[in-house]
Amino acid sequence: MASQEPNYWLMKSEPNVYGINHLKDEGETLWDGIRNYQARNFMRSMKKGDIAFFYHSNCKPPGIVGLMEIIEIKLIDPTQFDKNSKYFDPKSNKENPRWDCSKLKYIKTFKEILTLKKINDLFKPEELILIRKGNRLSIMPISTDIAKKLLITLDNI
DNA sequence: GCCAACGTTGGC
DNA sequence: GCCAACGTTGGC
Repeated sequence: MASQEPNYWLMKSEPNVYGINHLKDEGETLWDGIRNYQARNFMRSMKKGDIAFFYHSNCKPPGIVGLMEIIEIKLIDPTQFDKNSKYFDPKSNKENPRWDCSKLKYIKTFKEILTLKKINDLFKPEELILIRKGNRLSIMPISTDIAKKLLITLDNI
């Protein structure tokens, strides 16, 4: 049976909180702490083998820095039950957990960051619906066409 | 610090 | 179900 084509995702994180180098050191990580239903639902719709672009946000410069692979999905987010966590959710319960997350594996760090500025230069405004000012979703799907264009660009810098 | 573009909450 | 008020994200 032929292997299924992966879907592509963009996942944002602040590098001073959890950056590509943290993931590189750990090898894999739980993408926990997501408290937005839309973002959570995107994580639920991932499948093993999907590819995610690691985007550094809230830093200088913001942009895509690396690649990850989704290796597990629908894992219970432990931080929702941790009273010491900033992501603790008193409304969640262990019988019916509200928040789950994916497990990501490090693939690579690109030689250079593909900055938001360059991304904005590469795509037409209507293509940028997923990477644009004001879209604050930290996890977003990326169409195969845009993903391939990003990959070609990233491999040539 | 500003502010645009969202999402969430709660009164009605 | 509407919508005003409020909170958050994140680039600049």
